[in-house]
Amino acid sequence: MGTTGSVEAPLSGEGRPPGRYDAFQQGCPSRRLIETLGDKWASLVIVALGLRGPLRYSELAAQIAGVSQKMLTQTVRGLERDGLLTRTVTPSVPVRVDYELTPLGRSLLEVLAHLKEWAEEHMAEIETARAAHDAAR
Amino acid sequence: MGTTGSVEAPLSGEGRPPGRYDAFQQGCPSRRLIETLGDKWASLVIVALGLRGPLRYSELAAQIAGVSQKMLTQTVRGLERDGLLTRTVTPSVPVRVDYELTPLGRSLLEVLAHLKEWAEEHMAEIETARAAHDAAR
DNA sequence: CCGAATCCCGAATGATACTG
DNA sequence: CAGTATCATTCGGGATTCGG
Repeated sequence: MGTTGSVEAPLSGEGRPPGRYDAFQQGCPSRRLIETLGDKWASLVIVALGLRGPLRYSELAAQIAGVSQKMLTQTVRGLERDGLLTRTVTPSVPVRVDYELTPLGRSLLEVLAHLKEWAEEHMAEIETARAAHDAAR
Repeated sequence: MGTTGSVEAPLSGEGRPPGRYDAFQQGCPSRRLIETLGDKWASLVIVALGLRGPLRYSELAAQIAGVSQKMLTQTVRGLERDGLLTRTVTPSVPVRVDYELTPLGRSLLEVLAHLKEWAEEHMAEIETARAAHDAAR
């Protein structure tokens, strides 16, 4: 997540009417969601936890092909920060850390499920379009 | 869009059962959708076109605060390639380029609408969680 | 004048090695 | 087991320039 310094300060007016969200405005929280999901891994983590229930770090890593430890940790921390999942540390002999969706996270999962549905239904069309487009050039 | 060289070749087996998409697999098309939407701007372009109908390049740019010409062009090309929108060039004196959603694009729009709804309903919770988390550390 | 391509830099990402 | 630290590399993205 591009947290570091990118403030995107709205400054000047703060004049957004409350309750009225407009993702086209830079400072808008709803654009933040887009950025969260923009994280390639975030959605996958949520879906993984949603489908298979609580998971340990290594299980999560195993589920999601191609993610590096660094990215997984980073993603998970971001999601925890946003209250989408909980991180539970059990200080046993080998430490054990479990991740689980919060109710908020589960509600987001439903939306992602729609996305997944759409994908399964339409990805073929996209592939066709892409192939056609690539062939035509 | 990390299109360039990142092949992520699945190769070996191609052994994915047809009709069965698993976004956890690297080569899976459904992960591609996530990456497409991962493009911060892609969703905004689609929503903009969905809400305000066909738009010219400059109108699009005006709608979406904070996007650079480069990113807009790049995003739009990607979406065109995926068959989500059409790009129509009218070679008038000052060139005119119109963008419009395809049926496929409009169907995706519906899914994005759910996302937007969710955002408007729950972003406040995320902000609260975030504030609490940040305060606690 | 509108839209696209180039250059360049900082940030994000990923592989590897190390620690509690 | 579950991370953290470091380094090398790629990539996003803004300013600028080109084309028509």
